[in-house]
Amino acid sequence: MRWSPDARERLERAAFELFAEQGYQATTVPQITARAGLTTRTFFRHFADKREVIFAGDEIPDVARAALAAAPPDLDPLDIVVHGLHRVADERFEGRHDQVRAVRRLILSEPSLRERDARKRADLTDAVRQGFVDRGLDASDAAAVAETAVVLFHLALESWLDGPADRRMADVVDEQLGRLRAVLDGRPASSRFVTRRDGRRNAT
Amino acid sequence: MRWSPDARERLERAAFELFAEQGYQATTVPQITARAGLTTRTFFRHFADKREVIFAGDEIPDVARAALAAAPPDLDPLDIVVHGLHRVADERFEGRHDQVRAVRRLILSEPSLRERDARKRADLTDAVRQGFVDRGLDASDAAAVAETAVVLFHLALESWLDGPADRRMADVVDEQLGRLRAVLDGRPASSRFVTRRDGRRNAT
DNA sequence: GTCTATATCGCGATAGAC
DNA sequence: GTCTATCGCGATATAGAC
Repeated sequence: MRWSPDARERLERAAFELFAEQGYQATTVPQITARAGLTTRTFFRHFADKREVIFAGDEIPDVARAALAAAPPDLDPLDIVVHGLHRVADERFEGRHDQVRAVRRLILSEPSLRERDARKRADLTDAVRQGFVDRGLDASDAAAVAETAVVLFHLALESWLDGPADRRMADVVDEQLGRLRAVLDGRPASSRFVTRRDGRRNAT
Repeated sequence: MRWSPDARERLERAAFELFAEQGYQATTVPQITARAGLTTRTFFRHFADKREVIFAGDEIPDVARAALAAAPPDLDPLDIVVHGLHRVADERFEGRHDQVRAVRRLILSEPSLRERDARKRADLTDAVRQGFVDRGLDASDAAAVAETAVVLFHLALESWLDGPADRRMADVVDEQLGRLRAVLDGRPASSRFVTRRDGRRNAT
C-alpha cells in the first residue's frame, strides 16, 4: 500500500526518539513527521497537539469509567476506589517501573507537559466523579471521593516511582491511603503506625 | 509620561471585555492590545501567554508560602492548613462570590484555560508541599498534606460557588473537611443508610 | 519595537481499500 | 463508487529572538 497503517505508532516512536536525542522543546513537528515519513498535517490528524504524543494511549479515565459502571451497586465508594487502584497498579504499572519513570521524567522536565499532565489529572477526576454520580452518589460526595481517589493515585504513583523497582505499587497505594488518613486525623503525620479499618496494624 | 503606568490593568480590562463579547478563543492578542492602545509585544511583556491574563494576580501560592513560614513550629499540619484556608477564604473570596464565579465560568468554558487552571493547582500543591518540607516535615507526609490541602481548597471553592452568595466560604471549608474525613472512613457523609462505625444510622 | 519561527488548522485533491 | 487516510498548500496566531 501507499501508506503503512501504523502511521500513529511511527509518529509516536519518532517523537520519543527525537525528544530523547534533542529534548522536547527543541524538536519540531516537521522533524517528527520527516522521520516518520509523513507530513506535518498528518501529525495533527492523529494528535490534537504536540503534547499529546506523550500522553497517547492514556485510557485510564476509560478504565475508571468501566470499573465504576461494573462494580456492585452498594459497595462502599472507598472500597471501589482502592480496588480499582490495585487493579490499575497491577495491570498497567507493575513491571514497567523504568518505562513509566522515563516518561514521568520527560513530563516533569517540560512545563508545558507538566501542564498537560495536570489537565489529564483533572480529566480523570471528572471521570471518576461522574462515574460515582451515575451510581447514584450525592454530587458533593462524588466530588470528594473522586478527588480523594486521584490524589491517592498520584501520591502512590510518585512514591512508587521514587522507590525501588521491585516494590509493588499496590502496596504503595495502601501505604498512601494510611498517610492520607493520618493527615485527616490530625495525627502527627509521620507517625509510624496507622490503624486500618479492619483494625490491624499497618507499618509504614 | 508618554505611556500610562496602568498598562497591565488596561490589558486585563480589555481582555475580559473582549472575552465576554466574543469568547476567549475568538479573541486575538492584537485585538486586546488594540483596545488597550498598546502593541502586541507589550502584552507578552506583561503576561507569559494569552491564558495568563485570566489568572493574573494569583498570589495564592505566595500567601501559602508566607503562612507556612510564619506558623508556629509544632502546630499540627492539618491545623495550619485549615487556618490558612479560613484566612484565604475570608480575605480573598468572601464578598466576591459573583466576581469569582464569573471568572470560574470563563475558565471552565475553555479547555485551554481549564488546563492552565489545573497547572496552577499543581503549582500551589508544590508550594504547600515545599513549605511543609521546609518546616521539617517528612517528604512523603508533606506531599500528602499538600494534596489534602489543595483538594480541600478546591472542593470548598467549587461548593461555595455552587451555593448561595451569602454562605461563608470558611464554613464550606469545614464542611468539606468533614466530607473528606467521611470518605476516608468509608462512610460518605450523605450516603443513604450507611451503617457507621458507631453503629448508628446516617440517613440523608 | 520589529522580525520571524513554528504550532495549528482549513481546504481541496488524491490514492488506495472495500 | 464510496470511504478513509494522506498529501500539499496556505493562512494565522502565538510566542520568542534580536
